[in-house]
Amino acid sequence: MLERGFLDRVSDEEKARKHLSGPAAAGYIGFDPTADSLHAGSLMPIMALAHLQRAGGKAIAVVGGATGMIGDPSGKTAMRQFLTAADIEANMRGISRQLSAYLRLDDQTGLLLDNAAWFKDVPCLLFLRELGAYFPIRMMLNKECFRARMEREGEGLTYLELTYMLMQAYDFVRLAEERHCLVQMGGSDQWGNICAGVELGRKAKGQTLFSQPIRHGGELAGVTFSLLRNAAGGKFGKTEKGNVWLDESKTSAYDFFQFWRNTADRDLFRFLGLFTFLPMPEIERLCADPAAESANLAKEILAFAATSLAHGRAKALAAADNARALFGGYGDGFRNETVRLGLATEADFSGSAAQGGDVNVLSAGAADLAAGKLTVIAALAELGLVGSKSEARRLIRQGGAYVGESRVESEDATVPAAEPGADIVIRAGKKKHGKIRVS
RNA sequence: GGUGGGGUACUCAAGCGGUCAACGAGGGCAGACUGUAAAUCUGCUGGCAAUGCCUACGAAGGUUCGAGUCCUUCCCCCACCA
Repeated sequence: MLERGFLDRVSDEEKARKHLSGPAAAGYIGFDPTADSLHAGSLMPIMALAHLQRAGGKAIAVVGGATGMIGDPSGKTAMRQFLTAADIEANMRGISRQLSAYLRLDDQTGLLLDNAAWFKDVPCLLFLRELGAYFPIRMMLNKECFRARMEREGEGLTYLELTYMLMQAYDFVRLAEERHCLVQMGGSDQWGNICAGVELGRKAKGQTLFSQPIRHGGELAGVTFSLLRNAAGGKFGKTEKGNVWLDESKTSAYDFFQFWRNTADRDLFRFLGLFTFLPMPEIERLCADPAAESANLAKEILAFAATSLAHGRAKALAAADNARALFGGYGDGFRNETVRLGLATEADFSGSAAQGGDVNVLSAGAADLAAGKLTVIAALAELGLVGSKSEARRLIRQGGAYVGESRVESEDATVPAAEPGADIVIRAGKKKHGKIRVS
């Protein structure tokens, strides 16, 4: 089931396979509340849980209310900034809401837990006595995640950060005992932390930790996902506008759709497997023909499916409509395919245009436009198509700004007059669009 | 606490007291070419009421006509010693 291209390393394949199949299958992934929204980079673990749940397993998402107070040093070049307890709580709310869009959190097959639940009452001394003894310093320092930090000139590592590993390791053991969850998954940067949990389980087996007997310790297995890079080798989940967030107020449904729509050919097959629930044979069929037309259709399908999951079908449809209006679509293929694949129904297409999937819109009075009061520079900036007015000037100078179909030639250009009710499309580069709605 | 080495823009990194909004590389953006793809070539890459002004080289003061560059104090990081 998880052969969709998720896997990178597995600590013990036999155990992992066993614990992830059958009716008792269960797996967990931790999410630290470092921001109030998850982003596209977190989608891989989320989808892993979602796939697990769909396959009949128990999916456990652990939000790190406790570990978030410490900060994970893995993969970081410097110590993370501290978050206040209030921030963490707010972040956890946002993250939980987003997870619930992907997972059915019914407390049976889908659980959302907070590790503060079991850490908040553990006294410091007990923590040190019971857990600390299981972690030889030499072993810890030899782990890649710490060694990298130690060896790097100008950077260090603190005692605080070392404890992060103990906490995550204990999370795993705890879940094994309480929820019979014997597999932990995570991004490849989590390998060290996950293995620490496996090792802790093995060593503590037959003992007790915080008065709880450890019985399943020897059974733990860890799985990490391959590091997702886009075909260009860059970080996944970034666009010209920055991070792609799951929160609609940070990344609109339209931008989210476009993010997926712009997937490189080389990534297409993999992304369809990772980020949609389409059956593999269908995905293979979609990607069978490398010609432009079918590749673009497949990208539309990917974008639509991914946006539906994050924001709902109505918004995804609206985003698709808007994108097709701006870029031109590819005939009925999209409609036929989505219906065929069960991503949408005929009724979805016959309904009136849904709200929420539009590009950014700025309204302007017809009289002001006629008077030449709105400069193109101001409009670009207001719409968020450029980061500053200076950037807007550069854009115009380089010939990347368009109003309607015509290139803006002068930095002093104004948005032309139009009838009330009209939409003027304004464009920065090829892909960033905004609309000015005339009132 | 002692000694030495550091803190420069998104990241890495250079920077004889003036010519430094700051070399170079990466990243990013734009243009050409294309399929809203990739590869390639070229240009741009602090802000603004823009041939000028403002803000920025860890923080605050000082020297100087002039400081990222010199001095003082402070903060932080690293290495070794204690």
